[in-house]
Amino acid sequence: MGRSPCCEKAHTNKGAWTKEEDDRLIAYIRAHGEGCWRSLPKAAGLLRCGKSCRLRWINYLRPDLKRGNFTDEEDELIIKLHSHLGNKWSLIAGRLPGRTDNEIKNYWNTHIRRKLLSRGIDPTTHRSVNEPASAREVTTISFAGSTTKEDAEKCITAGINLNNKEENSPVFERCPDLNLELRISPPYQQQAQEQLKTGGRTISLCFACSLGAQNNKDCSCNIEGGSSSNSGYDFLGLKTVEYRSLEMK
DNA sequence: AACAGGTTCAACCGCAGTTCA
DNA sequence: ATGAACTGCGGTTGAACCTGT
Repeated sequence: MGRSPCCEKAHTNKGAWTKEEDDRLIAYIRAHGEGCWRSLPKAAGLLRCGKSCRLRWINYLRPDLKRGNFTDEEDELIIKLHSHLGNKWSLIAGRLPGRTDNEIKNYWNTHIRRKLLSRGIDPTTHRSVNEPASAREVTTISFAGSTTKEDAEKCITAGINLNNKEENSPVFERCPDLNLELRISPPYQQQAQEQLKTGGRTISLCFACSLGAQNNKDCSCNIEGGSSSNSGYDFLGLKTVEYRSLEMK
């Protein structure tokens, strides 16, 4: 039943890696390739656990790593990606060739955080720290617990924010069939556009219509003939065409 | 030169999801 | 189907380094 035990922690080194250990690890991976981290330390003659070897290789020894300072372009890209993805460092790193999640995480905590705060921007929410509390309220529509890499990619494309996790955000609805989580907050510096103006007339939209389900049996708003066919209006800060493009799993 | 306080970043830890016997 | 091991991730730690006094 099960597998043989994990690495023998009692007989492994800890702390900073020596030049010799680095050389052994590099030589082994050059000869045999990455993978099978559990058996690697023994095979490479290292007194380290596989986890430690993997971390050392990925964060420091990989030949494709770009060492040195982050450029302004990288800074801005990280800020933009973080505003969409939150602390999904591995996803952010995936969009910055040669940078590791650990490196980006450290850089965020030491440099970018401070940079944003000096600009008067909350690094967690990416909103102005002077913004009224009401404008920072976040409503969560949660369809599933996890955020997959694919979901995150779609959200970047659609401009949807996966960040803004606030502890007391109300969970609006939960549907186990959909692996999609939307977090919706009022648009910055303007009131939520929950109303659609048609020919000088303002029409309130029901939830079904705002999700693009006009003429649906669930529609409860008073648009004659379900005429809310105007595409691209804001629904709580999201363009109709954008959230429609999200693929439901 | 010596010390204290602040900053940086490599490495560790624990958890969650996945894989496999 | 079950449960242990594996893998990858994000949060945290602490030693090394930097800066100001």
